[in-house]
Amino acid sequence: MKQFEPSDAELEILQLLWADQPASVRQLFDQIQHRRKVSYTTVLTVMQRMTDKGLVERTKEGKAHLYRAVPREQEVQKSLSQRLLKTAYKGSALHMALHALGQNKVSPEELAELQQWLNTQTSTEDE
Amino acid sequence: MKQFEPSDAELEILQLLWADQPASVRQLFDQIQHRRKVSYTTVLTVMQRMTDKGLVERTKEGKAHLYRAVPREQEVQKSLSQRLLKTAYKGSALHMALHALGQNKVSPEELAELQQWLNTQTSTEDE
DNA sequence: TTGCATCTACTACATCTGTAGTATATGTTT
DNA sequence: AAACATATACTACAGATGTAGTAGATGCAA
Repeated sequence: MKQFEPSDAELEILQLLWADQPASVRQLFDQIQHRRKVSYTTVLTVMQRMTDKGLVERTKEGKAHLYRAVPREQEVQKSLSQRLLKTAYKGSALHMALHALGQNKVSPEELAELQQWLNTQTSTEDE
Repeated sequence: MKQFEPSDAELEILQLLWADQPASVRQLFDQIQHRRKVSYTTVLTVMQRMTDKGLVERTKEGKAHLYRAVPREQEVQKSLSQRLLKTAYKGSALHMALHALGQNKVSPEELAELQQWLNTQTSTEDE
């Protein structure tokens, strides 16, 4: 299975696309500009590189291009977390999970979800 | 709090140091060489850069240097997981935790630990 | 003490990444 | 159609990273 490991700038773009696809460079630029100072052509360059890498696809719409993310959000999350799991946690999923959970307040709803997951696991283990 | 975000090669070194400190470049090189083809001076260069960055400290022992990791393993793990949490998971600790747990078999002991953690969380929430 | 083994320092270089400028193409407006 | 706004393509460059070679320092062995 292909691994998608975008850089920071690329991941930022992908996040925007996952939220609202397709999008032009102009639209992406407008959103990013609200957060930090950046040039239009910087965003454009990133998009062009992402196209080359197969991270996004584009179609011509009039004068401009419209871009779509190629990988799904979960795919990228999995690639990146798997990488971290192996390189930083030596494969210890539990430690990584506890670190993730430990650094953010986790809502009761989320705790419930986690409990549910745990239940499915333990019941499977029992049989 | 200082953030430690070592590169891949640097993290590999840190892992070795955390397992067995202090260590000379030679010792580190020997271990790495078993895994992949690499030159002694490559490892040396990485160590020198890590020293400049403050990722390791060294003392002269005879002709060579002995290195020690500066950050503790958990510090680095936290820095890296926090980064991933923010950039890839938009802060959703639960999703990240589930991905970590989902891609490895988690032992019953680990599940129990997780259950324990959950219990502490839910009991705190209740009060 | 002289040479050998080996360690470090320094330099180099390709690739990736973030950044942005310049030139050119293209659609739109008058 | 000419001018204008704007989009893309191409180029450039600095810093980080992974990689490794060369030269010189150093400790030890004969």
